[in-house]
Amino acid sequence: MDDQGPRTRRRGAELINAIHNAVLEEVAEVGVGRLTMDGIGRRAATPRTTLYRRWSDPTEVLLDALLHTHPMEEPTPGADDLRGDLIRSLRLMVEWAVSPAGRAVAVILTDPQAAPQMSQALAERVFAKRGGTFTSTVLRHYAERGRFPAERLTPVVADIGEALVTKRMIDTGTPPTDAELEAIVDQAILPALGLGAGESFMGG
Amino acid sequence: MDDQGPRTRRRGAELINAIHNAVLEEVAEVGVGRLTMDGIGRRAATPRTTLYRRWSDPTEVLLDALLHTHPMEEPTPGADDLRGDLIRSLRLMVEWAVSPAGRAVAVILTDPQAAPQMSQALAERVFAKRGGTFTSTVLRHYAERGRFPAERLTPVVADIGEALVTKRMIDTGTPPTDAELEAIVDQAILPALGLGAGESFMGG
DNA sequence: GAAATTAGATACACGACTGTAGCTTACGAG
DNA sequence: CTCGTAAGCTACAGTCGTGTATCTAATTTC
Repeated sequence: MDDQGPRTRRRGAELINAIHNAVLEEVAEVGVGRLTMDGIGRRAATPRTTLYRRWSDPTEVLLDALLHTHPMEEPTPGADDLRGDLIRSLRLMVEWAVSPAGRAVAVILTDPQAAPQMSQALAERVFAKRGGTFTSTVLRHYAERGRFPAERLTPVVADIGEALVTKRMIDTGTPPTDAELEAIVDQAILPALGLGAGESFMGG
Repeated sequence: MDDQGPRTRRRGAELINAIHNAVLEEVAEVGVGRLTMDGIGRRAATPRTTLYRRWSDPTEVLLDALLHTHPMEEPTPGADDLRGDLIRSLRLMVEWAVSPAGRAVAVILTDPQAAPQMSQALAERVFAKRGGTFTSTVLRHYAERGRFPAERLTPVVADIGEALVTKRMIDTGTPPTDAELEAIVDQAILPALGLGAGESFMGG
């Protein structure tokens, strides 16, 4: 009831971090459309004037926050386990998607106004600028080792996992469970690679 | 400079249609967050007072517009042509998605604030309330006729087409071409059904 | 410790959107 | 033709966000 004694005045990095967190939370909650300096300032408990000293408008703050976000972790294919690595890479995607940065990016990518400037800035840094990031890292790895026909790894196939995870999150509002991720891998990705399709299906 | 002669005063259905069109355009352009009575009124060329006589806030107008939208066309499986019917059903989805109503729905479904009340209203009418709507109608049809093992038609598999189309639209901002739809069917959906996977692949 | 920074607290005029109220006038019904 | 309904037109006070301008006081730097 009294952390008003150690009332310290935040400066530099500490303050900026607080602001970055505030924008990400704010945009995930109210959307890009309702993002305001006022709202950010309130959430970060700092006056608007402090914001204007550094940024000229809310989207600048948002962009800056995203640029200072840790880039997403990359899946690192390990043992000779395509199925396991695919599931892990999707789990990585889900974890990122539910993080503040992930939720912010989702909101931005689907905002009809924000698209132009932002998407580009996002692509450059938040997503490592290589091709797809989650399953395709894994898929390329195993394609190179001949675990499935390389010509199967088309752009469409590389998107299947992410597309299904995304759709499920839009539909239900919650991230897929591990069981659902397994279903995606077993029922959609692996068959598209020509693997595990006909035979070992769910033991049914 | 003189279509001010036939200045007619719109009434009833004509006026309401104009307003419905206006909301849909407006929301697709500015997003749910920036939807205002003022903006709707401006676009429909009617004073705000007229809007307030019928609706209490912008989202009410939007909901009403969506309820008066024609429900999406249903794919009707025709000849014995699974592949062709799948492609047609996805084309139907794309057509709907680029329509004013489709664009509005997309914006609403991905808006962090609109989700609760709206999604439900949407599900009830805009989407025919049966399960999936586009590919799954087709898939059920052919599953019942034994064209592929019925147990393959899992929720995940029923979502593959729509998920990939959605992802492509988010990524590129434009709807997929027919060639891309074919690729989705050939490389993702059919293999997941256990069809056309190993053999007839792209003639490669 | 003194000086330079810079966060924090006002305050303000401006603009946009909100609801509401009131009038005027086109339109449709009888 | 007359009358009732409802569209179209202001106008207005209230709220919220915007930028900017001061002023203060806490922290860092030397």
